[in-house]
Amino acid sequence: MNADRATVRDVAARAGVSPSTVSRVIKGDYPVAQSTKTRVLRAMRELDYVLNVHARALSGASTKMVAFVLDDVTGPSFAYVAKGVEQQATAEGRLCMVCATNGDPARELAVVEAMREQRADAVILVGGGALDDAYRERMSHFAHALDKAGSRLVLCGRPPLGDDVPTTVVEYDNEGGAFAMTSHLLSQGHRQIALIGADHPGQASTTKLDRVRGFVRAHESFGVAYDPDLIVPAGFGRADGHTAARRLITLGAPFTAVFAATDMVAIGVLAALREAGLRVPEDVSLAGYDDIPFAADLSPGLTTVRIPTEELGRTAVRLALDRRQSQHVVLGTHIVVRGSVGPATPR
Amino acid sequence: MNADRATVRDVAARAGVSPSTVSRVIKGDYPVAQSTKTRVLRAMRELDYVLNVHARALSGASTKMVAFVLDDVTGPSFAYVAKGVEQQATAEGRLCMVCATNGDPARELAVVEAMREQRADAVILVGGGALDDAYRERMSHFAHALDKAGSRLVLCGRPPLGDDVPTTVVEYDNEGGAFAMTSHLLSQGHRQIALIGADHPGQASTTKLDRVRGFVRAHESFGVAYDPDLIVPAGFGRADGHTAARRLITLGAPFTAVFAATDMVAIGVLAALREAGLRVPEDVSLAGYDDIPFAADLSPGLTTVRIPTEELGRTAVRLALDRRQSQHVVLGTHIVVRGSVGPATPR
DNA sequence: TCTAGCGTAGAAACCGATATCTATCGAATG
DNA sequence: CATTCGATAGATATCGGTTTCTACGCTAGA
Repeated sequence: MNADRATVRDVAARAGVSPSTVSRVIKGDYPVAQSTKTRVLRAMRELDYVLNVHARALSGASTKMVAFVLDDVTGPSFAYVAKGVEQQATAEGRLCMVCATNGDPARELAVVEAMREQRADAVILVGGGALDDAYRERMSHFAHALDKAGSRLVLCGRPPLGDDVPTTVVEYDNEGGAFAMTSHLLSQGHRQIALIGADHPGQASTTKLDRVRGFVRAHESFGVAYDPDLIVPAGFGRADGHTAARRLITLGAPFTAVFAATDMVAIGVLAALREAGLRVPEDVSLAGYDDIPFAADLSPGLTTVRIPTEELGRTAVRLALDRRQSQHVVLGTHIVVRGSVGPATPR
Repeated sequence: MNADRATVRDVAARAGVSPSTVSRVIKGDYPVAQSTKTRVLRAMRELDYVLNVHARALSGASTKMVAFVLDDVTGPSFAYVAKGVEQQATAEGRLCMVCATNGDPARELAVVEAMREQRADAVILVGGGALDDAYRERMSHFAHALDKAGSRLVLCGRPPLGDDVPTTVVEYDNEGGAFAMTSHLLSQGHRQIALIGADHPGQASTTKLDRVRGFVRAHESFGVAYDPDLIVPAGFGRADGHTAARRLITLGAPFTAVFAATDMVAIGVLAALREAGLRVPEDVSLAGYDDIPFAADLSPGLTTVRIPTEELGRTAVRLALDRRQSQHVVLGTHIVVRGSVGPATPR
């Protein structure tokens, strides 16, 4: 009743050769007489033979698998990183595993552990990532373990764990993008720019930190003082932006532009502004970050910072599988100007 | 230099027991003295032992893996199906593999073959799917092969292969959604409704077919004749909608409403209407299909058909892993009314 | 003619965990 | 006191390819 798939032994018997020979025909790296090869191939076809990757992996071969670990499969920009990963993995003859952690560090560690069990060729971690020491230490441990096993831990869009930790790091210039966008807003005459999506006091996220840093540096570079009250902590979702913007409006804060820390936040902000009867960009300018596909389809089109998502994913896989290359890469970001930012108008 | 991970044998040696005992401690289904268990666990920790899933799979255990095959990782609604799959797989203690086919049937077959090699517990195919006989036959073959191997082929949002083919089918009521939306438009007084995103003459897609069918049936049910020229073939992307709508406008077609076959198409149509100076919904009403997350954030909000994406994914995994349940499920769809559809106004 | 060398193929060990079959010890039962 | 049973643990075969190591037959060079 149960599954009895054909094995090399079955194929060998049918073709009248030894299992070794069948294996050699499959791999093709050893001379096999043409006539024998033909017989074996026919037997394989007739028996509908399918290789067992577990048996192969057990006898030493690579698993031809890369693992991709992210917060949330539905995150609009992560999907593009995933695409890059999948593409490059396919191009390099690898299959691709995906795990979502839902932002839970404990689950992330469990997932990485599972990937170790799977003997993945590479484990790619995307986005966020906690900053506390216990977590970093455990992650370093994994990096070393994977390295010792001939595998690789890749940090994609998150900061390095330290110089002595064997990882591959693929980042993008988060701070630079924030700097460029803030400069753009300042050059349009805005002097009261609200930044929505900074850190909450308790928890630190490097993504948020870097974006705030770029925001601050641009102000300094323009010799403009910024209002700390306009740097408001918020999550990275639509609802977060909506809530934060509404509170800002209710409080009567004096901003002429909003720099949302993500496009999703910007969408929430946009809704809040609309509800308050404020026009974009006539009354308030709005900028985002990420350049998600729909940024262009909002009205007005969202001026935002483009991050090279697909390339991030592709690079991560490429570097992980070819260790001869540099193992720390920072990809560039640039601003995309659409309609949501205009000259400052006093209110 | 090369990887030497600890094995059960190493752990056994260090704990002063036999490999069998270590294995029993790991599985926990066989009595082991508490003191022995403690020693083994300590040895495992000290050696940083990690189980080898391939060895385990080879000796008969399930691989605890489900595979998820889709067209394009970045498809806005597929991401949600993926989320459902990932969630349910995790809930059932499974890991999740993802492969993109980029709409290439040949690649899809290659991917399914790879999944057979991986001995996945279930292979879930999402979306589209060719309709020609050679393809269907090959897919049926896979279904039988997987079934014989104790695995399962799941068709998610695509039509069954036939009654004698052992598959699990999870669909949603595609035709019903199109019927409901068309009825909604008709009830708003629209009598010239353009349907953008029908089949191109050559290739048939059941998704498109069903949506057209619902469109037609609604007209019949209302006793309204439809203009075949207003049923225009198009792909399911933004650009497809944009191009098709622009051509329709240029030709001076007399529509008062557009039913876009997907929200992405609707977004493209919206852009084309804007470019032509047409207001939505004052001049032209616009409806979509899928209810992607951004549908609510367009202005006006897009009236569209909601499909239960996450549930689709969750159901697919659940049914595949528990074969006692019914193996053909059709989930419901319903329309979501926002601002993009208004009463018909003659032009 | 003898042997070295090449092309080809089989036998057997191995990868790491698990399952089955035995074996031992002590306690309980008749 | 002998026997059986339960709890525990070891030995060994096994899953399905891969990989030496060995060997055979034939041709080419000494």
